[in-house]
Amino acid sequence: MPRRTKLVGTMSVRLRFAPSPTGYLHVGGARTALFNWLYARRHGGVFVLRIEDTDVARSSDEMVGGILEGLRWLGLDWDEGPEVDGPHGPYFQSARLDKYRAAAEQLLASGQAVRDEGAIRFTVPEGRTAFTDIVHGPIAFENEHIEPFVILRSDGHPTYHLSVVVDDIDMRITHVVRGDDHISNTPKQVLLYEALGAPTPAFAHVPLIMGPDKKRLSKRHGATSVTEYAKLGYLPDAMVNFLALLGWSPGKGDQEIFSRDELIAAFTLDGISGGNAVFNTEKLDWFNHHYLQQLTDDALRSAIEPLLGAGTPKDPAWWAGVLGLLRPRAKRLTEYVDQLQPFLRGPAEYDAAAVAKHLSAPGVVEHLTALRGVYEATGPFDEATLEAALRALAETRGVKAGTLIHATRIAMTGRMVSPGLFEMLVLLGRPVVVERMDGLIEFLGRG
RNA sequence: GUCCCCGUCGUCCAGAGGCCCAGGACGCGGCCCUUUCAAGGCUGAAACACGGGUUCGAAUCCCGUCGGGGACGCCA
Repeated sequence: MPRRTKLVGTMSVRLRFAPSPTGYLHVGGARTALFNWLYARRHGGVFVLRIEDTDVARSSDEMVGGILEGLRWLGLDWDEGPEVDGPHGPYFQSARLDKYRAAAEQLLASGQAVRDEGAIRFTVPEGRTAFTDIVHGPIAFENEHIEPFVILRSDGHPTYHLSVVVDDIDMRITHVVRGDDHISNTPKQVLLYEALGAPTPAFAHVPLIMGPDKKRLSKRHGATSVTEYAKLGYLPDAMVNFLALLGWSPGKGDQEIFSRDELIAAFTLDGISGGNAVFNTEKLDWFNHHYLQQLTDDALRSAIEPLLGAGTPKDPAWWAGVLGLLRPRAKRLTEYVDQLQPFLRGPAEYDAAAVAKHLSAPGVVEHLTALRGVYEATGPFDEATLEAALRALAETRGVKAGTLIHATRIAMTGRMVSPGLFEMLVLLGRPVVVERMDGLIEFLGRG
């Protein structure tokens, strides 16, 4: 990915996405990462990726890999972090333990923390703690509601509050953009910044993503990780566009489709809305359909081919024809795989409902046999000729054209639905069409 | 239980006192196209949670109620 040029005259902002590798990259995390990334790119700043793996028992290298994979799939590149490193590393908290211990010792020495059964606990001062949230406005907590909290566990590992603050200070983070669920953690952290003598960053707490039942999005709602969406046949551009508009709006205009560059140009933190947002798969599908349409034949083909399995090498003209028919019909990459089947091989079986509905009338076999003859002999083998011939045959045999059309569709695909029949016949070619007519006639004869 | 956040069509958003008998998108209904399914075109239904204020005037400001969500760990 090309590096973007820094905006001249813009104060350098530094943002970070700091996932805990205790799970896959879920869509909520993905959106948080996206907002951080967009803001950093918008202002020519730096996007840091930091892995919060201080909970050794629950963290794993595998999960780290999954998170990086998810971010890469979305196209969210980080300027500092795992694999690229940077001037404020290391970027794994497990490799920064000495920094947290030093900070804890400092607070102990200054009387702002006390030992408690081997752990170190922060002493919450009296008063109230307030901060201004870019999304929510002024927020204040009475300190009496904040319990003295552990900052360093008895095993020497820091707790979340200490490690984030120490790292955000050390990494010069200017804007903390994270989930809403951290609002009530924020006063603790503000207190820590003050105790450590560091300025607080700007905070922007983005509302959570909910399932259709308004409950926090979880496994039982279906796919929740970006990797799963990749497998389901969604395009990264569609996911990015969808996620960007889930809880954020440019405020002006009716535009829904945004390229990455347009998102970067339009993104603002105060455009984030304050309420939770329901993850609406149907809208995601709509975006996906749109971006699928934008793909060139080549791009679409190389996205589909890996899903098709072993060798189906066909020439570009064949792909162009097939994709042309399938494009308006597919919302996900995976749907192409299914809808492509009739173009790759004859029907393995005939859908029972289709047979019952369209092939049960008396005389079908005779009609089909006559039609087979038409397909074999009529030339040239193009849409207009074939359609005219079929309609003429229907006329002479006293049946509706639809009867012959439906029957042919079943012969070609085994199914009740398909792309336009005559376009499909031309792509299949005369020999295949005749062969599949024979197949159905034989099947009906047996039945 | 305590504290915090939020409350506009089913869903996502627009709306920062008069431009709003509330606008866009997804979804849904109808019509057109049509050989099926889509796509596409046209069109329709659909919301300011409730109650008090403030104001000449409130979806927009204030208070309360109700509702939803989140946090209260030696998890992050």
